[in-house]
Amino acid sequence: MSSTTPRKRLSREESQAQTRARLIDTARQLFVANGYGGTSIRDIADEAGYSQGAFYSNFASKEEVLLELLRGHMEAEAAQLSRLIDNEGRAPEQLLSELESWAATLNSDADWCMLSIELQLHANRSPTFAVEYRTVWDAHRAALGRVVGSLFATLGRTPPADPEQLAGAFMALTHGLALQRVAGRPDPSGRLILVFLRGLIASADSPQQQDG
Amino acid sequence: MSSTTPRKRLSREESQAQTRARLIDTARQLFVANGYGGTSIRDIADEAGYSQGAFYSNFASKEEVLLELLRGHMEAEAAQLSRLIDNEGRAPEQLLSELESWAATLNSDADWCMLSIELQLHANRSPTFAVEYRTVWDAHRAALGRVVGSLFATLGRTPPADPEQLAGAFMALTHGLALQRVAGRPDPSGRLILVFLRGLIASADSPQQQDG
Amino acid sequence: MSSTTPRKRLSREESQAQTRARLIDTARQLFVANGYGGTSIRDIADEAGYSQGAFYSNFASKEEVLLELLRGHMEAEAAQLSRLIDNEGRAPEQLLSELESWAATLNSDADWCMLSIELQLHANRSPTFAVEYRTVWDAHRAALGRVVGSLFATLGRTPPADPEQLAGAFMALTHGLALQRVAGRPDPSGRLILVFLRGLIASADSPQQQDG
Amino acid sequence: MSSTTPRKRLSREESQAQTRARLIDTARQLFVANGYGGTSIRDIADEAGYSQGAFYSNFASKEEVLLELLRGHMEAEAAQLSRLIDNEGRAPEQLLSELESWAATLNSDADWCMLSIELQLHANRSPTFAVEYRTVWDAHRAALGRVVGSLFATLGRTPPADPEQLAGAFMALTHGLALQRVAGRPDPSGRLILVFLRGLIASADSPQQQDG
DNA sequence: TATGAATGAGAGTTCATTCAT
DNA sequence: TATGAATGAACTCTCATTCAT
Repeated sequence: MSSTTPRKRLSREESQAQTRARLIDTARQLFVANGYGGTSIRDIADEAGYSQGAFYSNFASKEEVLLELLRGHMEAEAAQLSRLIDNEGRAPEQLLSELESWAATLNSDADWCMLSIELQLHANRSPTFAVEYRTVWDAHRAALGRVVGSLFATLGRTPPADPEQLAGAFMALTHGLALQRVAGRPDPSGRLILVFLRGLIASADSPQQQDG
Repeated sequence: MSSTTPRKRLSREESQAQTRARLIDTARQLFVANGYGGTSIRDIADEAGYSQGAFYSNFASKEEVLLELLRGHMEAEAAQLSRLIDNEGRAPEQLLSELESWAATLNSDADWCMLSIELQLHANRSPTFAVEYRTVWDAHRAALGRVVGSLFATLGRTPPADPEQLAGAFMALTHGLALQRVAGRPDPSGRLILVFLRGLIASADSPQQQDG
Repeated sequence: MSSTTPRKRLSREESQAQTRARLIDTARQLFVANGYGGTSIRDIADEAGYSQGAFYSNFASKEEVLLELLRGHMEAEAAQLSRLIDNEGRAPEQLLSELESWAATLNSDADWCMLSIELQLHANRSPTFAVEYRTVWDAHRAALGRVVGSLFATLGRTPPADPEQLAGAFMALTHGLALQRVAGRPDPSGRLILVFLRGLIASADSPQQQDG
Repeated sequence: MSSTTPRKRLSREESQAQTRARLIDTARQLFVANGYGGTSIRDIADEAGYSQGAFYSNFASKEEVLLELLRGHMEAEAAQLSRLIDNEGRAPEQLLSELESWAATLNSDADWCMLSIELQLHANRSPTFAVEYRTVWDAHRAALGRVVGSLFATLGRTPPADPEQLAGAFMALTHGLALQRVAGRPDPSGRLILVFLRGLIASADSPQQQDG
């Protein structure tokens, strides 16, 4: 925690943290590639260059790595959202163009999407995991809901449904499209998400001014 | 020996078909509940009330049941679609209300959706299965794409993206929302899908009046 | 048994005999190729073009086919021997040349040899089978022993060991060489067996005349 | 904790080596008794007093134990041969008497012989195993061939066939005789092998006196 | 006689996890 | 902390055999 050993090559704590980080990262790659059920602890340890024992020195079970990944996932999505939320108060055109570039990044986030699907699937099957997962998920959905709400507010329109539900629907769309990805075929995810977003805006009532 | 029990006794073929049907149905339920990887052939056979050997008398492998389910899935969705396609030539309001009642049925299709996700995940990991799967999937997407195309044609509007891609996006949305379902919470999937559909229609160019 | 139905295509008995014969022959081929343990009843039935049930209509168990093969094996070897035994009384040179052509046929008898090895191995493991097998084997060894004995008698020499034991050794040599056969490499079995036979003759004492 | 038991306690490496050795030895016994196909990994592990997992911690597959046994077999036979080869340069009578005592040991090698037969059978059926097996076999045959060659050279005679082929024939004879062994009956293998060897020597041309 | 679906035991193998080192 | 041999349960799949048809 405290950075009091800046000179030594790798303090014990740093070395341990590195082992842990490498195991987590390897686990993420393998879960994405082969699924949670399709990845064994031996796979993770071998691929990361450690023994199985090293895994158990750092995690109590396979599910615990998944929890760790959930935390990282949460942070990554929060960071993405905070970038969008900062755009509040900008002109509508600017906000839309920011959204556009955000949607473009989704294509490169295929891994996170697949991981998110694995997390959701596992939450649907493991009650203990579900508890942790719902908390993160609900928080994330609420945050994205606020972005959606403020987008419509900026445009001076009434959202066609509860912003949180719309946020959930956009996440659903993103994950569903990630599932459809086939190596070697172009991925239209980002573009399609924007098409749907523009549709929502177009269908929203604008009390003050007609269809501007 | 004598044919004195014409109603209850099953002929060999019937009995065999029944075994097969029960195994398939049990497999579907378990794949939905526990995932493909989380379901063992023991589970399926036990739950259906047969021996493991009975499973192997009917299917060459676990993947083959999945293929059988895929066929059933395809037929069910094709039937649904053909009902929608028959509506061609109706008035736009009628078509939309038909769509509305169709979307309402999606809520009860949660199982098919989860199965579809399992199928997609497995296709992403098993090249042999992928071949069969893509064929079915592409056909289905094309059919739904034609429904989408004819909807916009009926309304006299230009779809905001390739109808097939839109069809894929709606399927993605449906699957993504199914993934979010939590037992005990209300499921807004059907309603949200219609919200998005209306949005697309609203954002579509109509030849008569140009939308600025 | 009685040939009273010479006109009909295939009487019931003939048809059954044919099924049985085909199963036996297929079993022989598969035992030779894959071993007794490596051949399943399904393999035999499938390969012969029948159902597993057909197998059990003709044989009580897998071991029973092996017994059937043992009988066929015995007959085949008895036939071979009787040809050699008929040569008794001939001139020594003629006898040796007959033996030479017999040894040459061994190369084509690789299948019988491998079957013989399978039979021996199974006899070493199944006491019930061993009983039947030893009977056949002892009879065959005794018969071949008489041929060996009469060969030395014809040559006017004393065999360097008990003729029966020599017979067993020649069978051992034949089987051991069959085991060494590798597809694609020339098989010197026949020639080597003759080399050894000539060796025995050369080393045999001839009381009357020295080494002629 | 304290090192107060210096003799009995096994270090990790020792304990691991012991496990491996016990598994190998048990496998050898069972392969000999029941054949390769007739021996399951469960059998080996149970008989050795370990779990099946322990087997897989030490060997990748059932075939790998067979390879390990092959190596042991090879070393044992190489050691035997080197003892014979050291006898080069001795007087012919001495060499023959050495051979005689060597042949006597063959009787006690019944297990190795049966194992050798299992190895050969498995090599005939498993291409991957065949590769390893042929290498060892060819080397062994070549070594024994040199012993045979030097024996004839010592005796000043021309061998009646290629020494390597004669070596192969002697191995075939040994294996074939091992196959004939029946518990409770005396085993004349060693004596018969010497009878055949003397026969070969008797039939060999000797430069001094031409053998008609 | 012949069928082949169904059985139940057992095959080889993998896995998450434990524990002495 | 990290090791990896060892465990025991579970996995997919094959087998000889039974039995209703």
